[in-house]
Amino acid sequence: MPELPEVETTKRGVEPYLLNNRITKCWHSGLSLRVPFDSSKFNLIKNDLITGIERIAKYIVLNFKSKNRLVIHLGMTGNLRVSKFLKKVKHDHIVMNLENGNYLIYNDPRRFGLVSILANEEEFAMLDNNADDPFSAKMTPKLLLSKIKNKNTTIKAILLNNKIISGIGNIYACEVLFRSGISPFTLGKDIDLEKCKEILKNAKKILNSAIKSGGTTLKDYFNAEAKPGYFKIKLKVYDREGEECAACKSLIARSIQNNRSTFHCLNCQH
DNA sequence: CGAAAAACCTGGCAGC
DNA sequence: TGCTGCCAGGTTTTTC
Repeated sequence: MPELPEVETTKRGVEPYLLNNRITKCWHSGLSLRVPFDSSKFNLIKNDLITGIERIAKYIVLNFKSKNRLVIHLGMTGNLRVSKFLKKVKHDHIVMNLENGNYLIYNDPRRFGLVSILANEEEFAMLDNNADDPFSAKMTPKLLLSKIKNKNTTIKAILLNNKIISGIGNIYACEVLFRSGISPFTLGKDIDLEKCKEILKNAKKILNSAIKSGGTTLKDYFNAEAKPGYFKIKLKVYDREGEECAACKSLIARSIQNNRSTFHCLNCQH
């Protein structure tokens, strides 16, 4: 569900409440998430100082003074909220009491997300295997080209592949390709350096714009203050099947690629 | 081997 | 008012 902008918005939303704070207590619904929550590891972070919060790909990572870490992924429908009161609602799965009296609550109807506690230096493949995101200085057009020049799969599937480039999900893959004038069916091996430049430039532009708007809201995403984000109105092609293309007035099409919907303009994207 | 499909879940919505 | 089938922002696992 949440793509990079929603995760970044959530991270920025909870950060002021968590930094220099401590988690004193932890409650778990007992229901399994994408990765089962292991409450026996809570002692690794209990009453420890939170020294930093970062976003890595679509993960939110809390760093503690002990160097132990708390890793959170929102999956398709997860959200994090900070509340002054403990008022549990349906699908709340993890509640952490903060030393300053607030509660950090992880809610996730479909339970595709995860919350995991890692010991210092502990490896976690799901987190470690992600490539750099479009904002990373390391993610250059040349690097992207080198990763995709032999790929026989479509550029749409490539943009969704976090091992090649992280942070881009189904909505923004569609939007980036529209803005770049590239057909989602173009094969990786047919993408040249100019197109890589265009893709990275537009990805940064669109993701930044979405972050400024507080993230996209479709169904389940709420920002840290539990107010719906706002951005959908700026989407040019996603979920606009049959509507007029803003650029050329021809109709926006919907196709299925790798079991996911792709929205694109047949006239503008080649 | 790489690439496509299925799987993990719940809930909203359209259509009958 | 049900009931059914389809669809959903992610990403790993299984199958071809």
